[in-house]
Amino acid sequence: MLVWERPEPQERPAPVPLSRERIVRAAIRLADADGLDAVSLRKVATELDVRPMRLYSYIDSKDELLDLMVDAAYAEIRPTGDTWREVLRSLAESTRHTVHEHEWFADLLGGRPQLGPHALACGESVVAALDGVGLDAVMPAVGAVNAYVIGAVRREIAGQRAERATGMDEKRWQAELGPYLRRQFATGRFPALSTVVRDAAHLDADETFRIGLECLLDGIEARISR
Amino acid sequence: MLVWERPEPQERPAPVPLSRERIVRAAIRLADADGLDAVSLRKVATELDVRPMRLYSYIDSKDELLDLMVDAAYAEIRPTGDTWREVLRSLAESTRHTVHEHEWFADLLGGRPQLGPHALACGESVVAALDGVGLDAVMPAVGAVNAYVIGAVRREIAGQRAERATGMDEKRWQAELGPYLRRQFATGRFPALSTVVRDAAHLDADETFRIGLECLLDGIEARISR
DNA sequence: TATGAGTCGATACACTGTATCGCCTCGATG
DNA sequence: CATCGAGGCGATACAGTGTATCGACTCATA
Repeated sequence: MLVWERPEPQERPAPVPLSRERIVRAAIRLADADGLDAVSLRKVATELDVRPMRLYSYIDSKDELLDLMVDAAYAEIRPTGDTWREVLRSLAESTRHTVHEHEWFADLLGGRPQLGPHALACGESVVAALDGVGLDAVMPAVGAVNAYVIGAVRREIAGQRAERATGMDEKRWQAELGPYLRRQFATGRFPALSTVVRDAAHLDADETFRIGLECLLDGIEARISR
Repeated sequence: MLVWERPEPQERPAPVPLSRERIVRAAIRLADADGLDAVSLRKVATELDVRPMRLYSYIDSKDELLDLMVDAAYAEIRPTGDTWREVLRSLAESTRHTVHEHEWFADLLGGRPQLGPHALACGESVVAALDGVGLDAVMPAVGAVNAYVIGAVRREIAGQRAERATGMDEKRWQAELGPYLRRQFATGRFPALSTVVRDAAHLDADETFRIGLECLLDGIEARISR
């Protein structure tokens, strides 16, 4: 059959150049905009103008995509400082800062072991800065700070979301959830709790985080210099 | 039409008595056995010999079911002790113990604000035991301990799962993931990290958790008695 | 007995992650 | 140069998800 009679091979969209980096960036865009639930392989593929299964040439499963996202976030964590204390504080603040820019990071933190190159590099720079500290004290110290940070930012983000869910601003939050707590407290079943909530100073998120962190660092200091 | 001619109303399965408690117990059974992913409204319904939509008379969404599960887990957390330090330590250990019995609890911890009756009761008993502590110091202290615990148990569970995933026992874990880390370290990009991992004492999970916790408690003590 | 309100849950929908497998391409071989 | 074979890409299909919708059925009332 002559060329003229043969139909053209079906017109294919020009193959979009792809890479793990492009995929991860697309996924992060989606997650930043609409939360982790908005990240589906189909949506990521659409974002890249590609068919979904194409992604499986670059990753084996969605979990691996999430791992890549997490490692990309670790690339933004840059602990600095001259003393071990400054470095650990910086690690904590920097992680928290990254979570504020990528809320989904809080959902993933601590969910799987973080062994990507950027996570390792982050650990390396922290550990390197702790070389004045006794060898056996390094991991417990770093581990404790990381644990604290993970828990603290998760709760902070959870709180933010709850506020947002009840109506976007703090006034509505107090109007929706405040009454629930007030009713609970009114039952008299939580006297100590209600006293504290009513009478204690209400710290903002920055202070709360910082106080807990400094406590932990104080404790670490005591243990190190012992 | 006479009864004899009329067909019986279609035989319905005897209506299974239902309650939030039965639903939550079924969900927890599933989650304990096969992880949080195994909890779907359909599976819970099947477990109870009920059609899925029936559950929506008792809960408004799956998230609410998860909230109920979390609160049920809080019912198992019973902090005790005579001093504020004992109580906070007990809170931490007890939470960790509950996570060991219900791994899925670690996935949920810190993900949403915990305002169920058992969570509040847990908070109440802790706060009540801290009445010797200055009013403004209570929340930061409890918050810091909670944050630490959340992060610590999440990472612990994540590690356990990674081990299990690579082949069920610690030998295989070292055979699978060890080599990856060894290769990474062999690149020379993580000198400090590799030194610590190679030469430092390897603590088990119990000790790691306890050390971080005692550090934090030491720091809190310093702050309280100041 | 006829009618209305109200509830219950089967069905349906839109979406998920990913296994499968047909097709298409391209390189090696007769 | 024709034929065959292997290999990979990605469309299709599948088994599952959470939950909105709405028809059917029940029961109290007129």
